[in-house]
Parts: sequence; structure tokens; C-alpha cells
Amino acid sequence: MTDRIICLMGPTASGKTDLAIGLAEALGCELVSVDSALVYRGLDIGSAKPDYPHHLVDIRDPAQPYSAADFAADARRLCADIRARGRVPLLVGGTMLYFKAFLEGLAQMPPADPAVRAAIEAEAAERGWPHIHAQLAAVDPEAAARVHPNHSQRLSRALEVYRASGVTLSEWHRRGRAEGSAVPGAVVQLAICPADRAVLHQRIALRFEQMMAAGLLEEVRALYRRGDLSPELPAIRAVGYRQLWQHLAGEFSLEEAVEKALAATRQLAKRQLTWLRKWPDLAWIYTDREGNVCEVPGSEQGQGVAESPLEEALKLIRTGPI
RNA sequence: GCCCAGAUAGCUCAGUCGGUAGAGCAGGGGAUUGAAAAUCCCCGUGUCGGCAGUUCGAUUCUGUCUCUGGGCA
Repeated sequence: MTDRIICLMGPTASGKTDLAIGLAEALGCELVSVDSALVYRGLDIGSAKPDYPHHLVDIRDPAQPYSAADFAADARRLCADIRARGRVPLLVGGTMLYFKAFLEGLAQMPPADPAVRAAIEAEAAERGWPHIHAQLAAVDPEAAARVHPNHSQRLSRALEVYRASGVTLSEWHRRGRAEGSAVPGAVVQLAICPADRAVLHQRIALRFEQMMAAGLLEEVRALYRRGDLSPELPAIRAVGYRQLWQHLAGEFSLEEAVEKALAATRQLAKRQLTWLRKWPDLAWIYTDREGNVCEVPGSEQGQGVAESPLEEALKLIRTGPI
């Protein structure tokens, strides 16, 4: 047990935070947030920031971007620290690229270069992303083949790496990961989600309503008024924040902003589920409308035993790495 | 009550000079190596409001009815 790491994954509004806190209490875990929005100070209500100690929460100002590589390094260091204290690290969140980067490691390569990135952005605005794709194809046909000509972000990164280092993205991948980037010890991976998509959508709507009642608009207004933040920043692009920011900028009514924020949240959950469906070695906990454990979707089996996700999770963890 | 404008995909609407129709959004699926709550790709059969008429053929033209806006009373 002591050499284990527990990973708890789930889409937004799936109930993973409550489960993680329950597990932390039951097993004496230290929680590590795996969430690209929770890292930012001042994003509290809209990010559903937990009222319970988590590592990697509030570690950045919204003006300072965080990255998957930052996360992988931070999480690795934290896991070692937590174990040194004789406790079990429990990583909980829904930022699936962060989980992947932590578990598999990232190839060694240069970090983001804002100047190069801005130059590429400007070229794309002038001539279109397919033109950037063509440039990439000239130096790194392998990477170009893997990225759609309209895929702004991945094209930008691929070309950025080459311009910044003189070595192509594909070559960096080939050279592989840094020493010691593999996760030490056994990893138990759990996922929690309502079995019925409609239930998840209801939970998203209810939670957003509560966020608005708790003063989300004022929270966004405070960020808006700072004057040094913009929708270009990852923090301000976060679901809910982006749409309310656009409302404050006069782009649309509050009612429209709320509707768009809800849709963006549902779309986020869908993308998270796309990751989770193909995720290897995952033990699923499906929940019903009441939040109790239920059967796998599509299963012909009878109704569940009204067991709590916590009981189910403890059972799965005792069974060992899957 | 009268006049006018509408009624087409879950929503907002375009369109068919008569040969059964397509955008945006929503929704679904997928991708994902330092922005990832990001970014990108793929997916469109719906009594074209009801009934009747004209026609080889009506969602399209005509009549009528219903409903929804707006105007006049």
C-alpha cells in the first residue's frame, strides 16, 4: 500500500472531488490536483475549487501560464515528498493530458517560446494555418502528416520547437524521455462518472447555477478589472470564465453567456470522456441519479446495491493495481 | 373583429422560378507530447403547421383552418 499512487479521474462535475476527499480521510492520502484551472489564484468559484487541502492549487497567477510539463515535474516531485512523509499520493482531476504526462512522461524538448509563438501566430493570421502546415511539412513531414492543416495549436507548437531548437519535433520524440521520468511504484487508476450522460448534464447545469448564485460574475469582473489579463491567457479561456468575460466585454448578454458557458462545460466533459474511454487499466465507478454506484451502462444486469462510490473505490483499491 | 408578416432539423433561420431541402448553434463520435477547462477533425430524413384544390408531380402556387408575432380597432 505504501508504495502506491492512486489516480482518480473523471469528467467535470462527476463527483470526483467528494470521492477524493472521502478517500483521503479514509486512507490518509495527500491530495494532488490534476486540473489546469485550479492552479490559478482568483479562479475559485468557477473552477469549483475544493474546500480541502490539495497540492498544486493556487500556485500561479492567472497571467502566468502553466503547462503539462510543469505539472509532470511538480507532480513527480510532490509524489516523492508525500511518500517521504509516509503517506499515499492521491492524484485527482480531469485534465487528462496532465495525467498522461505524469504517468508516461514527456519527451525532452524546448519549452514554449513566446516570441517564436507570436511570430507564428502573426504569420498564420496573415496567410492562414495551412500555410504554417506547409512550412512544417518542409522541415518535419512526419509531424505534418500527423497534424491537420487547420490545427492551429499543434502546428504552432511543432514549428515553434523546430525554430527554437533547430531540431524537429519528430526528432525530439525519437530521442525520448528524460532519465527518471517513469512513475515509480504501482498505480491504481479509478474513474468516476454518472452512467447516464443526461445526468451528467443535469449536474453541470445545477452546479453552474450554484456558481452564479455564489457570485461567479463578480469573481470574473474582478479579473476583468485588473487590466493585465486577456482572453489569450489559458486562465481566462477556462470554461465559464471565458464566456462571462465576453459578456463583460459586451459581446453578448448575461443570459447568452450562461447558455454558452453551459454548452462549453458539456463539451469539455465529452472530451474528457473521449480520453477516459480509451484509457488503459482503468477501474470504473458509474453512478446513478442519486450518486450511488450503479451498473455499467448498457449492462443487462439488475440495479445496483445503493453502494456509495467511496465504498466501491476502497474495495477497488484493496484489490490492488489493476 | 379586421389588416400584415410568419409557421422548414432540438433552437435560430436560409432555400426550393413546382421535381420531397441546408447553414449556424446545440447534440453525438474522434484526435490529443510544454496553451489541454486549450485546439482541431468527422457526423444533417426533417409528416418543410393541418386539410382541400390545381398539377404527371406541391414543402414551393391557390383556398381554408389552426397557432405565433406586429399593427388597426
